[in-house]
Amino acid sequence: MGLDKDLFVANSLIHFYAECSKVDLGRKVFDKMLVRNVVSWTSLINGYSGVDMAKEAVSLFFEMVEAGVQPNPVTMVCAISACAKLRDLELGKKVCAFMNELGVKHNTLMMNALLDMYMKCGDVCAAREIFDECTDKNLVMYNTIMSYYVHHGLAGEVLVVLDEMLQKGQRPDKVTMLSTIAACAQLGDLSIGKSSHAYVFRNRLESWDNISNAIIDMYMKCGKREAACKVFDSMLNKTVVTWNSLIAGLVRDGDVELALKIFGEMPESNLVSWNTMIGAMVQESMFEEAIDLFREMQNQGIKGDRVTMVGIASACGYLGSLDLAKWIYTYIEKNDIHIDMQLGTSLVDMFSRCGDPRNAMHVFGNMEKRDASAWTAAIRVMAVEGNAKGAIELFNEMLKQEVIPDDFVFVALLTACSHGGYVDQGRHLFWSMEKTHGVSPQIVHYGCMVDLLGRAGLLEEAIDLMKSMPMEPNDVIWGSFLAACRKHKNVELARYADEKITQLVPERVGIHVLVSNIYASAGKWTDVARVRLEMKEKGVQKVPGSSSIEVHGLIHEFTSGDESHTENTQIGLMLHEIDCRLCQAGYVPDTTNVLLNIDEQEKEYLLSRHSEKLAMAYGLINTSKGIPIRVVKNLRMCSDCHTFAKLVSKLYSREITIRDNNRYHFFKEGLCSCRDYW
DNA sequence: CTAGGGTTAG
Repeated sequence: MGLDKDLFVANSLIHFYAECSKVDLGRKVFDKMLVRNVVSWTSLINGYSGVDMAKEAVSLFFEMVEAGVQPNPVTMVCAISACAKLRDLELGKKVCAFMNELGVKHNTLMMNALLDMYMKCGDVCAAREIFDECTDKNLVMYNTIMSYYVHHGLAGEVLVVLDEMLQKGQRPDKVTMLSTIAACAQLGDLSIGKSSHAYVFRNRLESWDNISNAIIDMYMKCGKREAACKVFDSMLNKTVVTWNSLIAGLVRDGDVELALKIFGEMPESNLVSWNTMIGAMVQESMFEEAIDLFREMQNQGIKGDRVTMVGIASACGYLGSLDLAKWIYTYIEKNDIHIDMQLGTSLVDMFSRCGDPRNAMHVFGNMEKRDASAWTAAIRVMAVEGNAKGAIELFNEMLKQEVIPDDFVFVALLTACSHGGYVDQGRHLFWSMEKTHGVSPQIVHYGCMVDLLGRAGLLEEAIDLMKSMPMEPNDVIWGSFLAACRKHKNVELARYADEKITQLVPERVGIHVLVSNIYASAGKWTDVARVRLEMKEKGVQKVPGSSSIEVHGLIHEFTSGDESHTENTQIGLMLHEIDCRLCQAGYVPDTTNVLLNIDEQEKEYLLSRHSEKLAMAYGLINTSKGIPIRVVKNLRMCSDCHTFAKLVSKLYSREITIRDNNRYHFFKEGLCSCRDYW
């Protein structure tokens, strides 16, 4: 009798300490006990689980089973939820096996815990099995599975479950509705979204802020801005989430200007608000502005998280600034920001776009898990340097690791083959896409193939492919076909393409410039004049070539023929000096790259003022020997600048990297990494 | 427990 009383007191103490998160004190009591029962063990397991010591909780459970104590349903719930916290599926299955072996009686709470564990550990199938086998489902169980379906992006399943529960006569509560509305947002299902809104209204559930926030989000994602604003205006307790839902919706809508205005006037903002705006800037190609926002965050003492860094890394990649890229990477390490799959992928791309394949592959090598997107990023690292062999090796490695390739992977692969001149392998991959991997080629893949064939000079084969495509070739495809005509100086096919394009997309800028370039390099000045006149009539403006170089942390930007730089005179002198030394080495400017009908001398002058040359000259002046020169250009580099860069790298003993709009060139000792195939 | 995240041809 006395012992029973002592046991009861001790168990109560352990339970009490667990409630107060003082599990250590509970442990002391537990250790001193002479006699323990299942409640003693369970209370302590619960205590550990409650203070995020899930590992200890689970090992205590095993210890208990070892000691021959029969667990009860409460013990099971504690142990299973500890496994859920650890996201450890194997452990969860082990606990489950013990449960079945020991014949613990199933109850609803336990089934809920199991369901929760399987979903948190990512085993949706096992979770579904539990769910289907359970005969007396309660509301919590329905809500649990629905909320996890939402979390895993399986919105369709949410509505299936909703149907089932309505048929069984279960009344949805606010948690049910929250998941339902979120599912409608994911699916863009306005009709169920609207009736959910009505249900919420009838049952007075909208007083719960979360519900109204979800409704705003839903309407925004369904493209119903007005309906969203109506709910927004009617809300009495607007929270940060409410405001964030609104600005995120506006950003998705493309109204970044309004989003920015509201962001500035919001009564309260948090990290999510900043991340939303940074993402908006990236979406609108306002990369400097994205970085500026991040700087502003720093000034206000707000630290970035994973999501911030994804946006910033992406902006940095587009800017091509390696110094910034390195700084970002250091920032992530210093602030202990965990590099998950998405951030990892972003960083791989950032380094690759900044012309640093070594760091890109370093990040890739350190990634904990790699999905198809991650592998694609790595393959793109190979693609931008024209390393087709490396790309194919990575692809094979990826298949070996049983990652299923998607359409993106093939774009990267075919691009790599194209830039590396791997025609046969490219063709083979293209045909194997559907046959071996079940990925049907889309217009982008045909685009890659036209580019691959065109670059290799197989213009007829490219035309044949374009004719046999299941869809109409678009402006981009015609554009790469034209680029191929230019490279291989085929005016006849260019003229044919010109006619087609004029019917197809009269307003595309780059293409018309290309057309006019081809005529110009072949000396067909009447045609040049015609195209240029057409461009002028349609109000088409040529995008000016622009190159930037980073010196001592500052980005200097030059446009073609730019004379506005403060060191313009020195740059001119430098270019003159380079020209002299190059001439001595036998360099002859390739004036076919100039598209105006002017005399040769003027052409030479214009050519010598291409933006990448200005940037290179500036780099030579302002950095010391041994420091590599890194230039980022917005358009494709011309062949003359390519020759120029090769010679400069030799005569000035400088490593030069030029990243143009789709790949980079690494010049060293008179040679280029592309081996002149590009 | 509602808001924010990676990659498509030239």
